[in-house]
Amino acid sequence: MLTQVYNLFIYFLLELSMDRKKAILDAAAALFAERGFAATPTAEIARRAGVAEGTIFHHFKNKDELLFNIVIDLFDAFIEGIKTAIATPRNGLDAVEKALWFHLLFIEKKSSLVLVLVRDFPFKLLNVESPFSRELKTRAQRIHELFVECLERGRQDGSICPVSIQATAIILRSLLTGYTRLKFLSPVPLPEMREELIRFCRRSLTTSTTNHEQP
Amino acid sequence: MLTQVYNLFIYFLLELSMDRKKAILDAAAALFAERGFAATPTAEIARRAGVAEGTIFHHFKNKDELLFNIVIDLFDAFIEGIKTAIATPRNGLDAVEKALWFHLLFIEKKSSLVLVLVRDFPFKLLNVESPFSRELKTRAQRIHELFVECLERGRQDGSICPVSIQATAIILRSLLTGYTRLKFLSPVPLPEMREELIRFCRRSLTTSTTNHEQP
DNA sequence: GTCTTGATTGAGTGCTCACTCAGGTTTACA
DNA sequence: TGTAAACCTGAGTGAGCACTCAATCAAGAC
Repeated sequence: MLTQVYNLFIYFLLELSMDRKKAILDAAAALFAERGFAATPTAEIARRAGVAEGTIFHHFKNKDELLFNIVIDLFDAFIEGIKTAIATPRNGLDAVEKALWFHLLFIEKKSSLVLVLVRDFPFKLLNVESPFSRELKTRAQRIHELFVECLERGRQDGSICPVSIQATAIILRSLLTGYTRLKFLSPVPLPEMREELIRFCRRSLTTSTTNHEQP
Repeated sequence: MLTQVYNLFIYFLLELSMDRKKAILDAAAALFAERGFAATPTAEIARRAGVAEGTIFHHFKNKDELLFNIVIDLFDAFIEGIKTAIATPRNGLDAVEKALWFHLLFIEKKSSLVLVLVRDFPFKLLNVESPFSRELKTRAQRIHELFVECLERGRQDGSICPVSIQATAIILRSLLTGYTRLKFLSPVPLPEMREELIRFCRRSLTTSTTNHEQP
C-alpha cells in the first residue's frame, strides 16, 4: 500500500519533469563524468535515476548504447551551436573566430559531458561497422565542413590569405581538440589564454606565406 | 622430459634476446594497441609473452602497472628525442619547428604505442596521488619546459615575435596533441599536411600582433 | 469490462578476469 | 655441495557486473 503511494508519487514527479529514458541518460552522464564509463555499474545508474536496473535495458540495448546516446547528443548540440555562431559574422575570418570562440565556451558550459568524451571516447565502436560509427562519422564530417565553409568564405571575401582549406580546417580542429584535452588533463588549471589562442590563429590566417625566415 | 627440453629452448631464446619482464611489456604493448587495454586479458598477454600468467604478477603489482610502464617509457623516449632535436638549430624559431617535426615523425615511428596512449590514457591514475601520477606530471612538465625554452630563445634572438611564452607553448602542444588524436581517430587517413601545419605555426610566430582585420 | 501493448521491477544468472598461492625450478654464492 | 633468495608456474578463486526473465502494473482501444 505504502509502496504504491510512493510509486505514484515518484511517477508523477517523473511525468512532470522528464520521462524515465531522459532520467537514465542524465544519471549515466553524471556518473560517467564522475567516475568514468568502465567504473560505473549499471546498478548505480539505475539507483541515481530512480528506476530499476531492468528499466535501463528496456530502453537501451546495452550499456554502450548509453554512452552512444550521450556522445551523439553532445555532438548535435555542438553542431547546432556552431551553425548559429557562424551564421551572423560578416566575413570568413570573423566566422572562423566565432567558431573558435564557440568551441571554447561550449567546453566550459558542457564541461562534464565533454569530460566524458575526452576520457571515455568509445573507440571500440568506431572500427566496426555499426550504427554508432556511421552516426558519429556523419557528425565529425559535418563539423569539418562547417570549418571549411568559413575558410572558403574568408578566401572569397579576402579576409583570409591563401592557404590549403582542407589542411587548415584540420589544423584548427586539431588545435581545439588538443586544447580541450590538455585543459581536462592538466593537473593544474591552464592559464587564461583563449584570446591568445584566437590571436594565434588570426595571425596565421591573415599572413600570406612568403619566406620570411628571420625578420 | 619433452617439456623440459622445450622450456630450456624457450629459456635460451629469452636469455639471448631479452628478459621476461621486457617480453611481458612488449606483448602487453602490442595487445593494448591491437585491442585496447580493457579488452586485453592478462592471460592473453602471458600467452603472447611466452610466460605463465603468474609471472606477470611477479614482476608487476597489477595490470595497471603494465600500462604505467608503457606510457612512461614512451614519454621518456619522446623527451630524449625532442631534446636532441632542439639542441642543434641555430635560432629559436628553427628549434620550435624542429620540435614540431620531431613530434610528427615520432607519432609515425611509434604509432602503435602512441595509439595505446591516445586510446587508453589512464585517467583514473591521474587524480589520485600515486607514483604514476607524480612521474607523469614531471614528464608533462618537462615537455612544456622544452617548448618554453625554444620560444624564449626565439624571443631573444629575434626569430619569434612578441607573444605570451606560456600560452604559446600550450597552444603548440595543443595543436600537436589534437593532430595526433585526429590522425588516430580519423576513419579515413588525413591528407599529407605536415608542412602546412609547420607553416601555420611559423606564420603565427613570425607575425607581430597588429590589428589588421582585413588586408 | 476485457484485451493488448508496452513499461517496470529486481532477484537471479552466468561469465569474465584480475589476482593468489602453494609448490617447483634456477641462480648466486659460500 | 648446500642453502637461501629470487624466479616461475598455472590451476583455482572470488568478486564484480552486464544482462535476463517471469511476473506485475498501467493505460488506451473497443
